[in-house]
Amino acid sequence: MAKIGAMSLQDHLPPLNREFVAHFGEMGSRWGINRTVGQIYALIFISQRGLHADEIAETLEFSRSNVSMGLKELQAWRLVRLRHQPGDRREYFEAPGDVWEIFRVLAEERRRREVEPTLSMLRTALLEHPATEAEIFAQGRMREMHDLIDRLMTWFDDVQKLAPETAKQLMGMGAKVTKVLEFKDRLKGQLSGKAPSRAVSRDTDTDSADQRLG
Amino acid sequence: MAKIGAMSLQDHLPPLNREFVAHFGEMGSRWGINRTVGQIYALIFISQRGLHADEIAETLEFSRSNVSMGLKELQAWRLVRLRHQPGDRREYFEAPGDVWEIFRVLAEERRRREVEPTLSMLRTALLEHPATEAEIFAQGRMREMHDLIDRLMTWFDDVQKLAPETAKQLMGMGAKVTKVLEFKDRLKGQLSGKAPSRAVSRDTDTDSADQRLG
DNA sequence: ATGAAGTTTCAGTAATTACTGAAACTTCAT
DNA sequence: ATGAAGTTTCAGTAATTACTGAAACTTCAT
Repeated sequence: MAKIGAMSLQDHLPPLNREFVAHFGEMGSRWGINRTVGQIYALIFISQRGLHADEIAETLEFSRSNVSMGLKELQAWRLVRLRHQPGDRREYFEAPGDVWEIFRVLAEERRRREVEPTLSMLRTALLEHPATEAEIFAQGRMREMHDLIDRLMTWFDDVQKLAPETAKQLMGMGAKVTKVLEFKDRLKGQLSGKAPSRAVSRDTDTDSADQRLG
Repeated sequence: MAKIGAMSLQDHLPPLNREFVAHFGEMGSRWGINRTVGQIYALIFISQRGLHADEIAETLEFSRSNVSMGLKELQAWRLVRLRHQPGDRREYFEAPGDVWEIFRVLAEERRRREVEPTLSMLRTALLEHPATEAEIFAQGRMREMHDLIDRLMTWFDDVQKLAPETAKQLMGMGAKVTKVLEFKDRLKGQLSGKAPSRAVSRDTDTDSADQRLG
């Protein structure tokens, strides 16, 4: 199968680790990073200690320069952190430990790269004065798109500000949040025109939400 | 600048529309689709009526086959809908109108393509029996990653089930959700061990959340 | 059943992106 | 200030992905 005589890829990684690294390589392209960057990150993520570029190059059998570029990109994504070890000149890289924090950073970066440019294009477009009918319609669509993205981002900002603890709690609640809303509505009874939350109100009452909250 | 004599790109699109289409083309690669697919979608999205493949090819100056492939991909993403017009054999394509629905579909597809494969790889890896210390550590990291993704997905499922109305309401609340949680905690007073939600409790009380809810 | 009007597939090529190795650069101990 | 140990840049090439035009296929009215 693989070439004989030459050491095969990732020779001294145990199978489990090798599997993980390979998967990240394959998924890389779908995630908007390239194969090597994905593998480098995976390797660092599952390593107990920081790794220096030569180790990575050797383990993954990439050229040293490719590793250098990959690490640079991972730093730009804020996914790896550079650290020096006392008495060693080389740069050691490690992945922040808290997966929740990793997710937060990732979401932030993707937003910056994938949605902000569009949002600002839309803002500019909405200032234009449409001339033709086609432009009027198009601008309407752009407004819808802008408003949705804007709302999603504001919401995301807000949730992001929550302490991880609270965010996890919110997450654990899932759809039950609706129940809390209904509950509130009912308690307050002060609704400005609109009918109460139109979630299909099954027979369960708000107490069922409490079980998750406790 | 552009070649003279030949009609320039997207000649009969008004400037606003052309701008939008061009932007989607440029962003395409960041979004994991290619330039032409991005432009085709943009064009359909801001069109008042369904478009057939020839119109698209002509407007965007792509080859007919390229448009065909692009449309196929957009259909795979469930971003465009095929429709026939009475007395016309050609296939007309249009983008669903509700931007909230578009977002939902997009999130669902990205999840299917970008996270499900990883989740299932992780599930498999967690069943293995780690031998070396490196594997034990790696598996621990994988478990953390798995649990986070799993939780996020469950939460997303739950929220997705909400009627758009409710989802928008939830979104409008943003961080205020915390307040509701505190409010509930306080009312119920029945906490199983943990201290109450540790969101920095500013002086505003739950009534401030109500303003948004109404 | 035929052929006109449409769509898709596919092999070849163009364009883009990823990777390498060598050279340039940087940092630091002496 | 020198040179050893490291990192980065960059031009060239390899690999991948996108695009085209021609041919094959499909659908439908007659």
